[in-house]
Amino acid sequence: MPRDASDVEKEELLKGTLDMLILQTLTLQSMHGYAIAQHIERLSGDVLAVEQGSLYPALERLQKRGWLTSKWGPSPTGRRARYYTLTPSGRRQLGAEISSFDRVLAAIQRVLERA
Amino acid sequence: MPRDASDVEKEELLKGTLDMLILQTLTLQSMHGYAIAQHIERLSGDVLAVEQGSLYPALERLQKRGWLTSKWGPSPTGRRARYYTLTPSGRRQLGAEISSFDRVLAAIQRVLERA
DNA sequence: ATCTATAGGTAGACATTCTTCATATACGCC
DNA sequence: GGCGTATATGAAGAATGTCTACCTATAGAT
Repeated sequence: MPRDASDVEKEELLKGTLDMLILQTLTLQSMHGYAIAQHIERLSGDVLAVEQGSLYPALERLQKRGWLTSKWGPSPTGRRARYYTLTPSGRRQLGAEISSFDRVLAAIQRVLERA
Repeated sequence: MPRDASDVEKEELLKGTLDMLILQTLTLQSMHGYAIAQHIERLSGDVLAVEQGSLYPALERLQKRGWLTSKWGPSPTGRRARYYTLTPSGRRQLGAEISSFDRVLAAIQRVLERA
């Protein structure tokens, strides 16, 4: 397995944020899993690595909770791929996750600044 | 178990941030576990809840990694309590955790803004 | 024609970090 | 003496990750 420069410094995900990042990505358009991962990695400036072993279980649980639907379709390269689509309930969930995240983040920063 | 107003809206910790918060708290002074938890909760504006079941295991692993030392001493209320002290290596670790946290955070925010 | 890289997905063992619940003990106050 | 608060321990279980490995399909290079 070749290990190129872009591999070197990826950080681990902050646990609990992957679902939010996936939901957010899907506000843009329906996408298949692989594309979601690439999108997140690219937008993050290649800081975040979305492992397949994290991605696909996450996609499953998001579906199980009714926040995504999925169906098979052809990918741009001709292969079949499972396309995920945000549901209205998923969109509400994203809003909830973002505000909770912001709240927690502000709290953490207060501790870091004032401790 | 009475459930007063300050109970109501505490958020869960962002997994992985507790160690950082503990280390940061101990830059202030040596403290016992219970006081560390209170300090974090208070500084966070009562947004974060530090459960005992998270706190004490965290303190143990921080010691095991050499970032804290501890010894028994009397608490202000007269009871005995275990006082934790940051080691130099713990202070370096804190720096590393903060910069990693900042990096990941910036990455997440790029995804949230630009997706 | 085969090789190899890339795209895309599935599966499972394992690690880490939390939450929840239960238990224990010491002190201070009524 | 009983109650509330302070302080600590431990174990069960969930959630979320990582790592490793495997599988299939297509495209492009040799």
